[in-house]
Amino acid sequence: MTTYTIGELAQEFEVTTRAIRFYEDQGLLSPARNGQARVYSIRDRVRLKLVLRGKRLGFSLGEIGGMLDLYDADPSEVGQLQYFVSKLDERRAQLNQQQQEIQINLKELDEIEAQCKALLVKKRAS
Amino acid sequence: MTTYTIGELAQEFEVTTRAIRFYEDQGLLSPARNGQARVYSIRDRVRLKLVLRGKRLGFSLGEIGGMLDLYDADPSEVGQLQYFVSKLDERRAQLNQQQQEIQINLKELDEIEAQCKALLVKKRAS
DNA sequence: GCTTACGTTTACGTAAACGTCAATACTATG
DNA sequence: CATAGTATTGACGTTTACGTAAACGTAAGC
Repeated sequence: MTTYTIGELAQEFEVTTRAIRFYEDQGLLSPARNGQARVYSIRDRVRLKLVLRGKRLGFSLGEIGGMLDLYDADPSEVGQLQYFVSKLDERRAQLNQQQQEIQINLKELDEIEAQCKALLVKKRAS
Repeated sequence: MTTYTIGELAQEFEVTTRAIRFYEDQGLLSPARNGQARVYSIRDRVRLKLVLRGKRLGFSLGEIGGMLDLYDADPSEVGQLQYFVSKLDERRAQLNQQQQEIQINLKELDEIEAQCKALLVKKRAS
């Protein structure tokens, strides 16, 4: 049975051991123990991978926890999948929203910059 | 001479008085006093406006402070304007960067959603 | 048996931008 | 004069995701 130490996982996924322990504190992982040392199974590794993917996608650790819990309760069942897809859609909506805000910001930046440049031209003329 | 109370400015710009005092703590504002009450001049109002605009554009209070300081030292001078434009360009680069990251996230979302939906189809078939 | 590497727990620190009291003061008004 | 409304300072609380330090345990290698 393949297992991993905390250091191995930290290296592989390029996170600190502190972070991994923190995820455990937050209930996202629950590795076995050998004495007091943590022993991670393949399943734990998958969970960590999912946690990190969720983070990349911009979900909070709380949201990720919720998704993992459902995944446990209802592994690859239809209800779970549908819920999951709805979460993805939510996130997509957020991202689209952010895109728009950024567009607006860029426009305002352009306007201000234009004003500045106009002033600069005036200065040079005077 | 027109002046404003903290409450008036708070209402006008839809921020809390706490926020305005916080900006003062951070050295972005320095209203006069009538006894212990703050008295804001037109110039203070302009500065507050600039602070809020800077925030909308995504600058930190620290950055905003720096820009205001330069503006004071060198009001509407060429050097100041050029520096300002360079700041705007920096910010524009940041925003473009964010756009790209969001695009990448959206793509990954699409892929995962496609996988989920494929699974759902399979489930329905079985 | 000592060093080195890796692991453990506990707990406080960090950044940003305020929110939320608490206790107090000043001003206007009925 | 009592009350209401607005203001003040000071200080601790909030959120998120860890960083950092202290003090100690454990196992391998020489």
